[in-house]
Amino acid sequence: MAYLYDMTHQEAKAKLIEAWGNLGSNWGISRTAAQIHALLMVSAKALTTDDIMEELLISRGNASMSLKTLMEWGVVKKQFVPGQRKEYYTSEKDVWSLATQIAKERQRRELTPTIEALKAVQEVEGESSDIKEFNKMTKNLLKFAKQSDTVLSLFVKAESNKFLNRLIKLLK
Amino acid sequence: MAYLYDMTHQEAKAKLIEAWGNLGSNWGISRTAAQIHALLMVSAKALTTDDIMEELLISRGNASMSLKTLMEWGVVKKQFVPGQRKEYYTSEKDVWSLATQIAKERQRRELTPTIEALKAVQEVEGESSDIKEFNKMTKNLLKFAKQSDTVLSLFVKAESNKFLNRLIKLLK
DNA sequence: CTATATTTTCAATAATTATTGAAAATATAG
DNA sequence: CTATATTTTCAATAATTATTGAAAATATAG
Repeated sequence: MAYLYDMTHQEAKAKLIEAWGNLGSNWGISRTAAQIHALLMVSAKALTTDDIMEELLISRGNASMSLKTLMEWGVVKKQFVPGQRKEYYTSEKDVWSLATQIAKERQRRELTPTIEALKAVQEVEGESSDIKEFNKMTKNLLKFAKQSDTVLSLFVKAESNKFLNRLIKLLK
Repeated sequence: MAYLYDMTHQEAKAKLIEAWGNLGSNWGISRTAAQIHALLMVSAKALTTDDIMEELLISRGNASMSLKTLMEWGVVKKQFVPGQRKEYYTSEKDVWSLATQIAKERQRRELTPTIEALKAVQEVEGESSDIKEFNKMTKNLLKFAKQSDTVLSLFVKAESNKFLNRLIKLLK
């Protein structure tokens, strides 16, 4: 497995996995789950739970739970391999649908509940300066949250590449 | 302090603080810090550490540390009040500069290091299918990260309201 | 259906992160 | 400068989250 020129590949892979793990832990996904995601992204073939355990030195339970989370996020899928008893896992490889999928999940998990909460606290009765400030602020926050929601929806619906590319050119 | 009609205000405030705390804990900011931020956002006047401790029932140390974090994020500022020994704190009230500020911080903390890591692992030597897949994937990830970076920069530079409003109209 | 491989669940534990509260540091009044 | 108010730091502790590993559940071969 360890060719001479392969060392660089192994090192680069380790670095990527580390970086992705760090990013993930800033995003509410566990470090291990993010690392599994990175590993699957850069693997040409689908991997089994055992492959993952071996490469990342994690327990079976951890691998199982993390894969479950990643599948809930919609970024990892089981792949059917004929004649094989074990399950094989792969990641979405198209970076744009990956981003779309993540945006969709965040919208569902964060934006939607926040919008609901903001709606619930709109327009409190009263004349004190604190109440006026409260109403002004929650109104603006709701407006902003709704706009973000619209933008995200557009992003999720627009199919991939072309959309943001055009957008970037438009604004440069 | 507790007028009859004020109950609704207190309840609404509590709800907002709770919702913001939840949101914050999905964003790598501590629950308490996010709650302090919410409290300051909807207060007409600047508050002291003691006001905050009393309202949120937290310790002095916690209040001090959380305010420090919020100031690092650039969303809370000290306000000078003449003739007062205590420090007064306020939050940025303009929702758009708030969003801009947060975008800027996330760019600095997450996007920039990720881009650096991706650059470091580009173009590994070798012919195996795994190496080819690795190179393809990291290339696409870097491209995507750079594009995101550009978009965020534009967002941060463009001054508030007008920018996104026009954008939304443009894409609807 | 039985034997075996494989995956999932979950209580126990480890690791990490948040919080307290008091001591130390700093700032201000006089 | 001294006395006092105020803020910050930080070790100890609490709370939360991640991880393990083995038992239970499920799936497949034959």
